[in-house]
Amino acid sequence: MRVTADQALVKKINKSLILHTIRMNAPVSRARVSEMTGLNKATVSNLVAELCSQELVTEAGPGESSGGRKPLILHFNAAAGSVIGIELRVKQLTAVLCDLDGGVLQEVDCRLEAHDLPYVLEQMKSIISALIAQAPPSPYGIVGIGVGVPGMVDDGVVLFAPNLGWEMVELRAILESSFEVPVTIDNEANAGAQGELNFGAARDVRHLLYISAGSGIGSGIIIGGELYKGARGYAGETGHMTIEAEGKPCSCGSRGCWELYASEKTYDNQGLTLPARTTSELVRHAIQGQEDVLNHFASIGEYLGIGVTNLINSFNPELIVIGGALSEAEPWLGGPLRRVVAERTLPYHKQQLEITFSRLGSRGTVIGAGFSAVMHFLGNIRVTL
Amino acid sequence: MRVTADQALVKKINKSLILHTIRMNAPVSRARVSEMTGLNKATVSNLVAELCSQELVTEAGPGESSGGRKPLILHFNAAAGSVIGIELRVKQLTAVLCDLDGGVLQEVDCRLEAHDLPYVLEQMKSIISALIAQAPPSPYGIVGIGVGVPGMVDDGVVLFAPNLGWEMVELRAILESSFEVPVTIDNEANAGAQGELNFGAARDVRHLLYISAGSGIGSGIIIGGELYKGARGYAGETGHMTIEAEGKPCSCGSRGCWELYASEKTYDNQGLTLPARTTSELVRHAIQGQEDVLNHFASIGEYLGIGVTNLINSFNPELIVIGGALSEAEPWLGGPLRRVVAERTLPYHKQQLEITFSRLGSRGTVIGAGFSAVMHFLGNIRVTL
DNA sequence: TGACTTTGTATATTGGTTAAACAAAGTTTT
DNA sequence: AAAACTTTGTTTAACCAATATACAAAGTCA
Repeated sequence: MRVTADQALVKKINKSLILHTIRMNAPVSRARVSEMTGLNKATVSNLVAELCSQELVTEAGPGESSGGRKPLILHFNAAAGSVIGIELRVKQLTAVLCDLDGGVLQEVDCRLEAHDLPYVLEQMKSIISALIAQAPPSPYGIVGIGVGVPGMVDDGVVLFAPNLGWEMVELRAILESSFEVPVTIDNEANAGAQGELNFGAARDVRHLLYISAGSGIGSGIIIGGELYKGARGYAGETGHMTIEAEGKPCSCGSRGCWELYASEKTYDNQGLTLPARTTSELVRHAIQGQEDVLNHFASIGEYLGIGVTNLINSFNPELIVIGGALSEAEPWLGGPLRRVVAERTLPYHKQQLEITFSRLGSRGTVIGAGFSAVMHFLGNIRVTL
Repeated sequence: MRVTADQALVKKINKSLILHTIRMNAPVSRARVSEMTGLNKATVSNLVAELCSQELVTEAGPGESSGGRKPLILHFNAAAGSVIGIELRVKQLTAVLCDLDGGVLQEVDCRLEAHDLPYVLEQMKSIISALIAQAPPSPYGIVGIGVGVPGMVDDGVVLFAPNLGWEMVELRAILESSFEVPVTIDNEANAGAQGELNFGAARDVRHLLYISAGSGIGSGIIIGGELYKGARGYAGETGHMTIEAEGKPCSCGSRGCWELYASEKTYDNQGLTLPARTTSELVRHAIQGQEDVLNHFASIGEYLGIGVTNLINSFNPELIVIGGALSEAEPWLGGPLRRVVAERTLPYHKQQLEITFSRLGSRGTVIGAGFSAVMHFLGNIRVTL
């Protein structure tokens, strides 16, 4: 939304700039923050003083001199509060207790036996309560809860989550009324993208495409360093991109959807002789050199490459990160995927583009979900011209 | 880029906000601008006074009273300066002289007999000089030149334009040194998107996908009201999206590219018995009911629908505008296109999404190119939180 | 005619950044 | 070791944009 500007806004912008500069570059001195941001030394001093009294920044004594007075070292106080990050999967609920810098303090898992809302909510609430109880004492306590869900999300509402059978669930409102803490709800791929962007394979990337390949395919799109959710929160539903105009019929009503060829959905294809039906088991067989499994992974890799090429042509990202359950199979997918992308992309893309697999692995989504809550707490206001 | 904030920035932001509020809502009074923006009446008065003395805003006497003192009506002064918009096509150069509100004052065409850079530059320069000579006297004169080119552009450089045989042409630098006026270079589809966004079928849309279907297919992507160019300016090269994994080989090195099935490239397909090879001629035959032509347009429409569906799933735009030469064939493409999109998109997309054809027709790109120059002159700074 | 409304301006206040001077605490040179 | 220089961080006064408030101007309505 467009806002008017006044001195209060000026202060907000500069304070946010200083806070995030310290967060990303600690340990730093006031002088270096002044250099890096371009703000006057006096301004930095004043705002740092406020940040210190808010306990978001701490002073950690003198550092090394570089030919003059020793600098006073500043740190971002990641222990000023905690957040809870949650990933809701089809058969499992994972939750972490994190500090404000994405550091995991506690981790809890819980199997889900059903998907009806009351049951899932009960499990979520009990797992959240357990983590809250374990939170270390801190100035702000629990400052937020972030949830990643396998479905489309708009403004805190789960519009549709086919694998859970959910539709129009006001998850944010429900959890906020239970815990009286700000709650952020994100699509699972979007949360994963946030995780990799801030703590994983994609730090400081401006235009990132995170592809979550598991039971389906979803993408988290980062544009200009920020999550792009589209007009109604449906952006990134790339699994239903057609890659075969007259291909297999899909449950979505279309044909030839990408995820029919490049996700775990392929494990149920007819005519296959796979020794298992989950990625982690298949990975074990691949390690032992089972030919059927190797071939199948190669095929998935190639089809992943086709879809990835399409997305590259549309988005021209700096980096692509492959995450989700299938990222476990990187050793067998990576080669074919990169080969197909190299064969099919326009020559200009090849120069700059990098393709990596998730660095946070299965934790990317929970950490990213938690980080959404952190950013909601810290705020991040900027000026674009 | 991230910027620090001070009072000068505050003023810039608010002045820009007021200017664009007047531009988009004229005629308006100071009081209404104050209401609409949320800025204090005094602030509006001060900044409007400056805008008036800069001749960007004019006072047009009293308006109707609504029960009190008559308001003083303000207008955006579109005549404060002029811009030149240029579209470079394979066989043609089109240029317009516009006022600051996209109003076309003069229009010139010129056939291109060759594509070598010196020849094209000569034509461009002579056409620009001719329009400059015709520009009406105004406070600021010619404030910029905007060019739309059929190729990929990054930061004023034409990276690659296959249909012209251009590579790494520093077009902005060349034109700026010739005319000593700011020059903006944009991809043709991006310029078209700007045109439709500001003056055509997509006014005030936040997330727009403009699809330029002609000799190939390119897309202009508007995200959050702004052009998205990607990491290196290659975003929107959607014509090379694969829609048939093992389809026809394409000159780009890939297979099954969208534009092989849904652009004018199909006119040269083997086994076809089309009576012509250009869209405008084929449209004439379609009007007369020629079956072969009708069938072919239907096929193009269907394939357009497949690609459009893919883009919808990725971007979740509010609106899709189909432009380019093929938009002439709307009566025959529109039905099949919309049918395929309805069949293949996820049900949730259908509710909100609109698909339109270009309203500016073949002028969209020139007008959009000119408007890029206008925005460069006026500036547009905003705050995002 | 008088009360009320609406529009736009003038004035004093507030509160942020900034340049410049300064104080403090170090290193380097002589 | 003393003097000169560097670096860091704070203090001070000045500047300036938005704002609330009061006010003036110009209308409507009963």
